[in-house]
Amino acid sequence: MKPAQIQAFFTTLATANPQPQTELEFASVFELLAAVLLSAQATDVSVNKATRHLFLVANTPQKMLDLGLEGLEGYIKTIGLYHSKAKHLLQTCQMLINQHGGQVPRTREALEALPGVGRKTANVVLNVAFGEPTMAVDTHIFRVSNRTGLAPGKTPLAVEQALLKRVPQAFLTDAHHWLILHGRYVCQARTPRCWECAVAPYCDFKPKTLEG
DNA sequence: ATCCCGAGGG
DNA sequence: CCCTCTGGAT
Repeated sequence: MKPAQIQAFFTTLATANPQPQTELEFASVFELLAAVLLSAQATDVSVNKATRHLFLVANTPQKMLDLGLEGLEGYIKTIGLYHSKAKHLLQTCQMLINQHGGQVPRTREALEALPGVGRKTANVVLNVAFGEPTMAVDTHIFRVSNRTGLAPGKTPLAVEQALLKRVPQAFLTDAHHWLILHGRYVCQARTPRCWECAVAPYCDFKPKTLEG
């Protein structure tokens, strides 16, 4: 994709989704961190279903710790990878209390030092909670960025850096959601639905046949 | 069967 | 690099 086409690429995606937003439900920075940590390899719908009850009784690190491991697991059992997520979330709560005055830290370094928080989760928190111009690269964004030629890279980090370089900063936050939605519903992993893709004119990928 | 807005450990 | 963790929706 040529740099000159990037503006049109996002303008087209924006037409389909003028105001994309996180589907995760949260009422504080701590809830955001917890929700994103829990969302790995899970749908937002299933995470919301669990956190809706969980945050009612535990919306602070201390209250979360008070639940204990098995108490917390009871709330998130319906989410994938629940055991390691429960363990990591409690360890993170303990670190928030011990090292950050019970608050969610604002730096990438401190965020990534939290158990269960990797680069992707840190980027989401930095962007959504603190307004930093970061780009969280998940499986969808990695695939779409490479396939379309928007921001090619061999690793998620390389794609992240390419996106930061090529996507106008004003688009950055919404671009995250546009790329995810595009990847989930149109530019799918196995069989990209190029025949119904609105941004095909700007895309480097050309399917072998036009049959659908 | 396959996928879902990953992260940690080997 | 690879493997594992995990349940629910489709």
